[in-house]
Amino acid sequence: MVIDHLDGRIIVLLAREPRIGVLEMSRRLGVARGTVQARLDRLQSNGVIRGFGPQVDPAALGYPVTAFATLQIRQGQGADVRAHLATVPEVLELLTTTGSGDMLCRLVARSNADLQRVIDRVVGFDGIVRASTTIVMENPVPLRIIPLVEQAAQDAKGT
Amino acid sequence: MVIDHLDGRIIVLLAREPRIGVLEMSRRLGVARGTVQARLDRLQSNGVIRGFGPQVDPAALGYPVTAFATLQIRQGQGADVRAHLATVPEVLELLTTTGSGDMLCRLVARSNADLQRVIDRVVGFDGIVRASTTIVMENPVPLRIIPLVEQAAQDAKGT
DNA sequence: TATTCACTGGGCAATCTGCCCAGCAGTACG
DNA sequence: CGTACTGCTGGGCAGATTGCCCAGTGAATA
Repeated sequence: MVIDHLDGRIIVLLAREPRIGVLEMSRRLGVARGTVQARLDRLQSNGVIRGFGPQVDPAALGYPVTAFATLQIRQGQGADVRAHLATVPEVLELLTTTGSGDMLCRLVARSNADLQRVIDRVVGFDGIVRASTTIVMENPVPLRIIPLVEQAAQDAKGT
Repeated sequence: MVIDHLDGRIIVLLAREPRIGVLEMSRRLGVARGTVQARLDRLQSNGVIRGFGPQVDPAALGYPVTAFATLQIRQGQGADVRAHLATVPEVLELLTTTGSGDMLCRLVARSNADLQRVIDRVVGFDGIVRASTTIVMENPVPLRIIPLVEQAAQDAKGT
């Protein structure tokens, strides 16, 4: 998938003002409404834009503690462990990483004390050999995509 | 911030069908439009819902490789390192973690080879003492929030 | 040269939004 | 016990937006 400059501007605009609407976008970008609409459709069917789900802040939900757990999985137990972790609501994300049978797991909890409960639930499963946890303190760069989109649009310029 | 059952249903509905609109939501939830609207406003001003930005897939943008880098920062250089990393588009997220001067950094790259370039750029900064990188292979549980929202709404039930 | 593709600029009906109102129930409080 | 207050309902209204259609144009391509 290649992204051109207009695509980039659409995504950035959308990221900055999500409620903006196709018509207003076309005005801002100086192109026809149909063009913006077609671009958006294409970006979505190409999978560049996955969706527009609400971005929920776990802290505001009462889960201000974030942690990462590195799990070491017993050979062949990967699938079971994934299924297990998928049932834990406090597991926000699960990634398998390099290193034999390693997984990285993003967790939230109601408090540091509550984190113990969450970790117990996470690692209280047979296939997990070892777990080490790191607590997140600050989030200087919250998950972002705009700079990368701009970069990708730049790169495509010379294409 | 406490979330009640209706709030939970609104968020989940919105997460499942982001384009749905307030009117349709009120129909599905069996409440008045004004109620949904008021709840949404409250959720947003409370910070529970941060926004509705597009969810962009870095892989579809041409960055299929994801990695995590653990950085060890020299005492007192934290702010500089943050500023430095914020300028790197491939840095999608930056977290400070327990452990003196440790940061966790989410990266993407165009390829495994390109990852080297990204890492060089990331760690090519004075305040960074040491870095270790883990490449992500699979993502069995993509970043999700619905189970947690349901959990939070459940918990509030008895309140 | 003929064809295809993306974009433009316009129009249309249907829908939704933002905003307003009065009424009503439950609750906290004087 | 009465009185405010809050949140929800159900309705209405004008204005804006959406989804969808069309013909024309320019550029790249076969």
